[in-house]
Amino acid sequence: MNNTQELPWDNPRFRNWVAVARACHVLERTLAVKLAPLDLKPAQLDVLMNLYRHPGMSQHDLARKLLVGRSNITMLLPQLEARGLLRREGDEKDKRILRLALTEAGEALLMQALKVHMALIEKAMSQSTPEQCDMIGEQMRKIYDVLKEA
Amino acid sequence: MNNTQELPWDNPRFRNWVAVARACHVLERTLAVKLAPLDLKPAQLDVLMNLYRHPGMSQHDLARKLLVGRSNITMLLPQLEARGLLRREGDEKDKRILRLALTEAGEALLMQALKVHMALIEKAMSQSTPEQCDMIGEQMRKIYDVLKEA
DNA sequence: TGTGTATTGTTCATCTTTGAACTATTATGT
DNA sequence: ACATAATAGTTCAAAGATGAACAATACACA
Repeated sequence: MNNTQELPWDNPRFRNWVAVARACHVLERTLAVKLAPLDLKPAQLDVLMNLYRHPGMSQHDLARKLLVGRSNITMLLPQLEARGLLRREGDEKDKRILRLALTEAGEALLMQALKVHMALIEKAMSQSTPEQCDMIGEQMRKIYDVLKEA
Repeated sequence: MNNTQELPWDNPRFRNWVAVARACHVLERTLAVKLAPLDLKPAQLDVLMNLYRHPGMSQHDLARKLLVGRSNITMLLPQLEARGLLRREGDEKDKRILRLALTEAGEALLMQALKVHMALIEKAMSQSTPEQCDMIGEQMRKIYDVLKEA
């Protein structure tokens, strides 16, 4: 076996990225636990958040925002719709499109869930100075931009 | 509805963490695509990486390292073992434990996969200065430590 | 020694996620 | 206008991940 290549564990970029991935993983996991009392999963919270910010968006747009397949959205929404958290109504111009929006109940539950989510993120990020925090966000947005078109 | 609470989107910590999560998600997704030619999934690569660094570890230890349930490991390993990438042999002292180790083939495939993984991380992290990169890693390790005991 | 407790790995049912195939609708180009 | 492409959403089968229940083994300690 050819072992002459540099091993990734000696590479700072590699080690540091692994730390990012692990932090993400554990935060997501913790969020799932903390959201359980609201009978909400992280993926569902993502849906509610996006509909709050972009009411009237289509399922296709939502899938792209969430970096997820369209079929996933199709499976996800009926549960939330049945709970009265969101509405789906057909676009009048383009009959293929379903426009999505939160109901009052959906907004109310979202606000509850956001408190939980926010508290968790505060706990995680409060260890960094505001400057560090902004720098992290800035770098991560760059990473997203570079990779999403690859 | 009570809308007096600060909305998370106005909070830098929240917005910046969302960027972290998105970057993680898109990198994982991209990695899955790039690993496909090797017939390897990110989760399987994680297994190989950990066995390379910690040969002889048990399935329980592996599960904890990967932040994953033990049953997940049970489902994951037979595929890799059948492909001759790793060995499972019972511990002599404690007959409950299965000790895991890579085979030659497993190491060889790992090296191939690491090139792919490394290239992707380079592409992502090369936009940050070494100082920024280290700072990110440092903060993320703090986050992991704070959350894993929550 | 013996009895109750903990740990390791497996099994199984359930839930998510995914991608390909499909339908319905709209857009494009000649 | 008409044939062809592209797009939005759905369906379905397959794969992944999860947690509870279980069997085998090891440990604690009276």
